[in-house]
Amino acid sequence: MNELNALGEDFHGDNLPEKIAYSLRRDILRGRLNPGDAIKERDNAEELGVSRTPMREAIRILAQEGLVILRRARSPIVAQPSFKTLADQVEVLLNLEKLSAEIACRAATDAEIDEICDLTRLMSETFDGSDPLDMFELDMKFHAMIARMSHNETLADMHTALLQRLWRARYLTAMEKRNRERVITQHTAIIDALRARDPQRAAAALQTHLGHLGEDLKDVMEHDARLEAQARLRGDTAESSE
Amino acid sequence: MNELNALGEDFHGDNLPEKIAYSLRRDILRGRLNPGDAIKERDNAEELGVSRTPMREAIRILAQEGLVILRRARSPIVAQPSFKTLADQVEVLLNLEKLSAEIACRAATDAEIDEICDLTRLMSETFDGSDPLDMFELDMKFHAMIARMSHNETLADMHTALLQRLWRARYLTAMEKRNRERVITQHTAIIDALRARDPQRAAAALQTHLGHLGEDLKDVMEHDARLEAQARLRGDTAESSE
DNA sequence: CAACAACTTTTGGTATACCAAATTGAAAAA
DNA sequence: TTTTTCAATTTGGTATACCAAAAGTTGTTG
Repeated sequence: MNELNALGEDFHGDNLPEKIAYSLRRDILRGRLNPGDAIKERDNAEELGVSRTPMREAIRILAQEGLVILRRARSPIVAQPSFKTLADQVEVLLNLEKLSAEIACRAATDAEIDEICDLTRLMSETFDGSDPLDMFELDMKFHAMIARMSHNETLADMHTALLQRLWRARYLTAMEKRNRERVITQHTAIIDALRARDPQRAAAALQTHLGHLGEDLKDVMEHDARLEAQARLRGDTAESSE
Repeated sequence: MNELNALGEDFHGDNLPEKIAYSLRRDILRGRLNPGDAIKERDNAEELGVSRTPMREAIRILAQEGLVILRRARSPIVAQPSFKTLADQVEVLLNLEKLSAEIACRAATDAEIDEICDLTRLMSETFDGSDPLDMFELDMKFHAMIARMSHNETLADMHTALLQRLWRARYLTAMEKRNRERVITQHTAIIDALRARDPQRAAAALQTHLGHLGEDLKDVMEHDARLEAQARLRGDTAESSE
């Protein structure tokens, strides 16, 4: 009932299911809903003051994004991707982005390159000040932009979808590490390669940039596993504790 | 009313929306529903003897597969991908499959390689006899199997999704051309590379194999464009002008 | 005391009724 | 005759009611 207002505050898609999906997605990615938690369409719909129909659609959207798992005749639950799953996703993301960059080297307009340059400049300014979340949002935009610069919509869509799925993991790694300066440097290297229209160099730059993500992920996963083990010790018998 | 029975005959997913989606998908890919045709959820639901709710979900599934386009406050229409869209999809498909093959060279089990070998043998036997559709189904399985052999589920899922989206185009090209013998040869080359665990060679073999698809697509598209132009001359004011 | 069965409750699946937005066609006025 | 406006119909969006399957619980029996 109270949450409904929160849905209307911002603009996140023009229809109700997408708004609900946005709300749920935020809850999941921010950790308000934990992996293994059940998402009962009746309860959640009531909580947000909407009916079950749009809630159903919202859950399907999230399921297609890989954030929740649908089980036959059971409540959907928040997905708990294994390390391998995340690593696999990173591998595909890396390759899609390399491909994007290679294509972008011949397809991107100069205006687009200027734009992504501005983005990085803005990022380096935001760098040490303010909310790390802002920085992270800019990083997301940077990578999404590379995909869009390929002018291949299919490629850009798939890349964006994957980036979305990795939001939480990437967010955690970004928060954990203090290597933001390195990010700026690497982004600049990527841009330089794009501006030089050098596919090989662009791909290589992306390889080194995203290569770190896999390692960082491992650290975060191990940290998460430790937390989970502690929780289990407290008698929190794992999943859908409800 | 009568179509409902057809839904139950075969097994295509365990729930109603997926069955409906299968039925609609077949209608679209086989050409019973043409690009630009509107899919009114009320009419179609009644025609199949189901209610609007599962029909809605089915339409969403097809939309996510790229077969239909959702418009705000308008009937969804059967997608009419432009040549560039198809070419873009082929480009991504090719790269995903090359990546799959490269990974598969170290990840695939010998049993899997044997399995895909059997598949190709079966294909070469089906080769000149019987229904070209069977041959085509086997070809689909071949490519899907390469993706699965990477043991990267994300990769395999994305590849399969793309393969599905290209079903109609691939089907048309496969029907048009008489180059099935070439397909067998190229498939064999791919398998040889996989068995030799040679990533470069596998990628190269796939490049040549799928490289032809782009060209074939162009032919088919031009043929389609001619047909469409003829239809327009008959006074068939294409509603896709929206 | 334990195990099995039946009943109740919970929950997702489906159908239907109602609503709002948009398009189209008709009618009226310029 | 043409253009503009208004109303009716079409169509997707949302809410709700009903159904069937599955799980948890309780009671009875061995």
